[in-house]
Amino acid sequence: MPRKKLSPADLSPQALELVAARFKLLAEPMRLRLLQALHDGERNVTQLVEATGATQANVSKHLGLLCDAGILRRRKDGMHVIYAIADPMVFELCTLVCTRLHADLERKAAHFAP
Amino acid sequence: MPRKKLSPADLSPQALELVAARFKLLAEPMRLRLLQALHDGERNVTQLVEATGATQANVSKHLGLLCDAGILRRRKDGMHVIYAIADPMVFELCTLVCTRLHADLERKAAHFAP
DNA sequence: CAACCATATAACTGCATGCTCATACGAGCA
DNA sequence: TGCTCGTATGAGCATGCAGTTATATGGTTG
Repeated sequence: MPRKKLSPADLSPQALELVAARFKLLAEPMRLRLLQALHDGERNVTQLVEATGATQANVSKHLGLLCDAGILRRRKDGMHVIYAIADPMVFELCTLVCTRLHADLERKAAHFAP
Repeated sequence: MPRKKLSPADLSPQALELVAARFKLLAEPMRLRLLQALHDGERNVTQLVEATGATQANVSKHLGLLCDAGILRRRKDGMHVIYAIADPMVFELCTLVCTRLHADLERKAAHFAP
């Protein structure tokens, strides 16, 4: 079976839909804050509500979405539900974007201090 | 000047907004198709309209957004406006996501062929 | 100048979705 | 059994935004 490198260059429109959907999950600040709060270890819903300052309903819904996508994993512990990162790749993505944005901003800022 | 590694773990909510905005740009199939069409080299608007099958107005708007974000760069050539990738990092991001999705789907598919 | 081509823009519509409020579910405990 | 806590879920609202249509802009050619 011939196996080319998986490149964005040869993806069907349907595949692009899936990729776009993945990016869409990361395109919400509140969800990024949840991932951020889970970066150092698992947390239950109440802890995440406190960490983000959002509504419990809102947090729960976002967690559900991230879980369905396989980015988070869910575990029950007595009365609590504990969430954790299931796919650390999201941090690679964030770091890439973050680094690039930081570089861009510094370059632009340099125009004011010649 | 102390310089820690830039990690998603310590980002202000405002910084997360910027990161989310960046992801949002990539969260649209049509924009991914435009990037895909530009992967092998620069193209003018008409060519991109043909490549994507979208409306000229729609293509033009998406190109404008990607340009403002610094992902694309614009160049005038006679009557045409030629767009090109300005930040190849987008392909790194897409490849990461793409590879992961592919692996996930293959793993799930394997459940049907034990 | 007039006609035309390539691109950008403005107004509008429809749909998706984030947020909130209220409520339901389910587990532990009196 | 009844109560409380933790979590999930559904309805409704508001906003954002992709897409279309129509038009403006601007450069080229006759």
